[in-house]
Amino acid sequence: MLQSQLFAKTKKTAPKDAQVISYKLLARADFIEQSFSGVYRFLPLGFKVLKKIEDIIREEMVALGAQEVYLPALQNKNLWLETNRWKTIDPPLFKLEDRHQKEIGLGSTHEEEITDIIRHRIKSYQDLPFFLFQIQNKFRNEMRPTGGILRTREFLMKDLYSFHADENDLVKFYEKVKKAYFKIFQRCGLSVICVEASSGTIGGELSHEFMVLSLCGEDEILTCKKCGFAANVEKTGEIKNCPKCKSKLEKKSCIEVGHIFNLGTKYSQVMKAVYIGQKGKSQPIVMGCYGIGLPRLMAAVVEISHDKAGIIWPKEISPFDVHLIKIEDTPKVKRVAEKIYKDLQKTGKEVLYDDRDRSPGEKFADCDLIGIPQRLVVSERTLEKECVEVKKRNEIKTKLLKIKSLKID
RNA sequence: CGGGGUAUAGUGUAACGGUUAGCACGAGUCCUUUGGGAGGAUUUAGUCCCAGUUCGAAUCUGGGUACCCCGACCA
Repeated sequence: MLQSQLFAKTKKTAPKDAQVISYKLLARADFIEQSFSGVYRFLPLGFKVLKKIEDIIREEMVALGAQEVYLPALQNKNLWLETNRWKTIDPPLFKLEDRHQKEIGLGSTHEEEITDIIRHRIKSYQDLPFFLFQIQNKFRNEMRPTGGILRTREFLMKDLYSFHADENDLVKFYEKVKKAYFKIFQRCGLSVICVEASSGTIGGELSHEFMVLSLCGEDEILTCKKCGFAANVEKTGEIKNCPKCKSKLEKKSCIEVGHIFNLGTKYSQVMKAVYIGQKGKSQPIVMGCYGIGLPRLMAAVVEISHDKAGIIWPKEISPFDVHLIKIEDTPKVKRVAEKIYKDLQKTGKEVLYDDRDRSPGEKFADCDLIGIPQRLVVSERTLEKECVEVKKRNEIKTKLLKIKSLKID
């Protein structure tokens, strides 16, 4: 991509309302823009990152054996009446009317929808288990959106649902999902802590949250160094000592990037999603649901991976692999830079090539702000040695590499 | 929803009730510049909305709207 063609205008100043670093940097680098309270636009750079996160998640879901579906955001009121959540779910549903004054819900989660789908199809224990997921927009009528894209009213979410004949089978899968989640977050450059959580209006007996330590987080967790116990304060209350080994607990702020629920038969019972067991008896299907909020994950990455100059993207979710910059607009510099640009693309690299006629300082500032992991500079100075300068975004030192033998990982 | 705050150009900001609303960045044109947001010349664009007080309102009052923060809820 030629930077002169990139639809992005970086800014020196953050929006005046911006409080959290992730929003400040993402807005300055023109990845995202607020439309109105709790609603954000993803511009080309931001959308690329979101797509990369989506790809990672999809890969790991498929690896679990899950199949992808795409369910509607507009939801049938009657299904929500069945579970009694039409009025009780918190945050409440966005509701709208069609032209015949019939009420419709905008989906904030899809338990009703998915349970309706499977109850017409599952007949016997032989149909179980199976797993469905989607990556789709959720709408939540939050009391107050906060922290840029950390908490918004419309956001892209991956939700996975699993269906089992019994609790044992669910628990086995639940543990597999945990592992998959660790892998997803690790690939996104995050280290997370899995904690016991309370399950809110999604319901179920048991749930776990995946937490990224960050001072701007809205959650607080208690961790035990000795035995590894970890829980959300919401779950345990304000306790001082570990309920398992009695050691002192540590309290930390964090961002919840994922939440998994053992739903048990909460939805299958009220919605009559049943199967015929081996002994011929009808039994409710045991369910689990597993969510990751993509924009929040993206914000969490920026919160923990940045410096004064800008964002530092982890390799797998960076909008580009390499940021190539030319300094001085001489024919030779231009020619060499363009060749490197094309050669790198041939090797499968996504390259952002700053072909603009701007001052070096401005280009470097933009480069640091946007945060692509590798920077390449071509200038008269480097060409004297038949080299390009290579620098990693998270390192200070630069090195010169011969153009002939240039290899970028 | 309760409490608090803010609203001036595309962005960030300044202006005791008193001339033509100032500055910086951005953007446009021209010239010079090219290793950490370059310099000069020139142009561009603004008081959230509706009332009121006043000789006079960006400024004071009332109402509205929007946004932000704290609380509750969440991926």
